[in-house]
Amino acid sequence: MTRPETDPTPQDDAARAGWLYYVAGMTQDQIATELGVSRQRAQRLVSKAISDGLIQVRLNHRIGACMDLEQALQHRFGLQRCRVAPGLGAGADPARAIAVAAASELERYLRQPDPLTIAFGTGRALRAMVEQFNPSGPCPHKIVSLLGNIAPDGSATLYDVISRIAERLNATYYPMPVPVISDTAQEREFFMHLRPVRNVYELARKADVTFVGVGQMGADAPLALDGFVSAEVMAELQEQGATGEIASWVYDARGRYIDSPRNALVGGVRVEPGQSQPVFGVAAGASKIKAIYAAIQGRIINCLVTDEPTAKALLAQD
Amino acid sequence: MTRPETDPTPQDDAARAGWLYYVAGMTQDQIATELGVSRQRAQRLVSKAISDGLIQVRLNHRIGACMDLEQALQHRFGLQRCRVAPGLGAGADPARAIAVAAASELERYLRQPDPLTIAFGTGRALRAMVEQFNPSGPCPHKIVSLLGNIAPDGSATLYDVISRIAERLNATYYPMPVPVISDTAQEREFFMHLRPVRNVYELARKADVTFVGVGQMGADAPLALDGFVSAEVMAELQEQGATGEIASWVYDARGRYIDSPRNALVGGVRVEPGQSQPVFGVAAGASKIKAIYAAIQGRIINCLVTDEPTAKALLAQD
DNA sequence: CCACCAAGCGATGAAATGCTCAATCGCTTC
DNA sequence: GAAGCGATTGAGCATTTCATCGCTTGGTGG
Repeated sequence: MTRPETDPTPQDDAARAGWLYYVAGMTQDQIATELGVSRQRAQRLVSKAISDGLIQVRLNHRIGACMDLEQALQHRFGLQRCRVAPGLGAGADPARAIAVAAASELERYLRQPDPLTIAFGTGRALRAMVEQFNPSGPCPHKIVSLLGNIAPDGSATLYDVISRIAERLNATYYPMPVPVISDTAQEREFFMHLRPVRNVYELARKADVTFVGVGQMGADAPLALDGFVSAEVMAELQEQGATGEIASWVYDARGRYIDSPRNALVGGVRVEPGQSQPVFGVAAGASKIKAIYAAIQGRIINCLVTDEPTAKALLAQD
Repeated sequence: MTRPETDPTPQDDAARAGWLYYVAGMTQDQIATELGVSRQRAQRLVSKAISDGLIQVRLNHRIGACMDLEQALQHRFGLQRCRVAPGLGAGADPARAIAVAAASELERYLRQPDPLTIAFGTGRALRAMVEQFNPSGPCPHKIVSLLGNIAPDGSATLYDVISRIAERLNATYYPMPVPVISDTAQEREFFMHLRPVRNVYELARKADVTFVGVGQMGADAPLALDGFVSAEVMAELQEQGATGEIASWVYDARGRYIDSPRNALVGGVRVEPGQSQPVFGVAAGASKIKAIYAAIQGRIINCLVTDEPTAKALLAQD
């Protein structure tokens, strides 16, 4: 044999210490004894092994991939928070997938002892969220709606979220008794000047935390499906660059609200870009990718709950 | 266990906690706050993540001493490949130590784009290996078992490796539906002449790469522990010079398969000596030294994954 | 040859972790 | 409906780990 032993090498010790610590599960002074060094030195070796990247930890679970995506999204887009739920596979409703994750985000705020104002938009995703969340304990918070609850035909709008939440929480809640979209500017003005409306409006505008769905444009747009926008107006909006919609306010591919007579008729609060309070976008699905991307770019939302395929697609946007 | 329903999260929480702890480097009460649970619960989740094997640790550094041993073993015994993992210290299961190294060898082949046939034996070491490997990307390979999967009591054998691998890879796999050891030569003949069995047999025999464990003889022999061989037969075999066993085929101290009625009843493929395709022996531990040494001498295996103490002991054999 | 500087070392105290135990909760059974 | 049983929980405590500090050592330049 050439050499009976290679020198007690520099970084080898660190690797060995890290191995004994993480794989063998030894305690640091066991390692110290094993290697014949002091405890402190063993501790330094272990920490060196980590900082030098000698030790790689991975999570052998689907959730692991999701959490990697969360970190990537947070970092890439500067989001305050991000949750990625495992995908349900093709064919399933993506809203189901993200409902639980969204609910747990909501619960984080509901658990707070100090009274908060929590504002909600509407939509399938939020509706799925409220089906999933579990009220626990008393609720000192105010539940506020971001948008009107009067549909064009006078019915309560589909996917009304807020009353469901408030009902299950037993909390005071503030719906917004205005048309989702008024017929005329005068009508909108009239409603928006009513004192109770102004009150709710102010509450919602200053909410401590906001949850919204994200709507895409096109024939399958929620706005179109629910009859708020005719096919002609939709086409017109898209010509103007409309890419998505949050609380019925339409924005372009860079997340800037577009300057359209249509937007001027929307009742309720427009979520302003660049807020410091958390604004959660709760949305997933292939058709929504561009709309979500734009909303993030424009800083309309600063927190995101989505599913795995959507997260991957967002990261793949250039 | 596949879970089509993602709604309630049983072990997902453990995964999440483990990720936050090991990957994000959070402290346990930060995790507790994050997940909205008590500090103790967070600690329990993290420890569950470890005990469930959700956390995978890899050493990204070849320790010099181990590399020296690898080279020495390769040179001395003319091995195609050799990997030596650092020892875990006395008392620990050596299979754990070599699992990661073995997994990374396996992954080298799985990454190959062209379809390969990969054959597997059974045993604790291989089982530990499959727990550690990480499937990545699609798998065009064929996963074949070297030996039968029918135990004497009719149950699926302990330490079944192949189904686990295939399950995680989503690859087509070929178990061998014959008894590990038949009661009579006639029974063996019957099984081995079945067409599907012949098919699997031929696949395994010509595998592009093979992974096997190495069993020792004696009271602590895997064959004895799993009830394939009674104490009397074991004693008899040892009198005939039996030193080790690969895929249930028993060989002597020089690695030559012994000519025993017992060997004639083994179902499945006998790994032939002197193959040009790689045959990996994955084994470590003081009790296995002679068996490994013999298998190498007889050229039954031509690649080795073992741990440091075992490697040293092998080199110390005369 | 000495003074100085940098790097590494061990020690101490504070924080974090993991373990045990008693109490509770939920479920089954009588 | 009550009692029993097992699993789960939270609290306290012992252990382990981590960060900061002053000291020693070894090397360098004057």
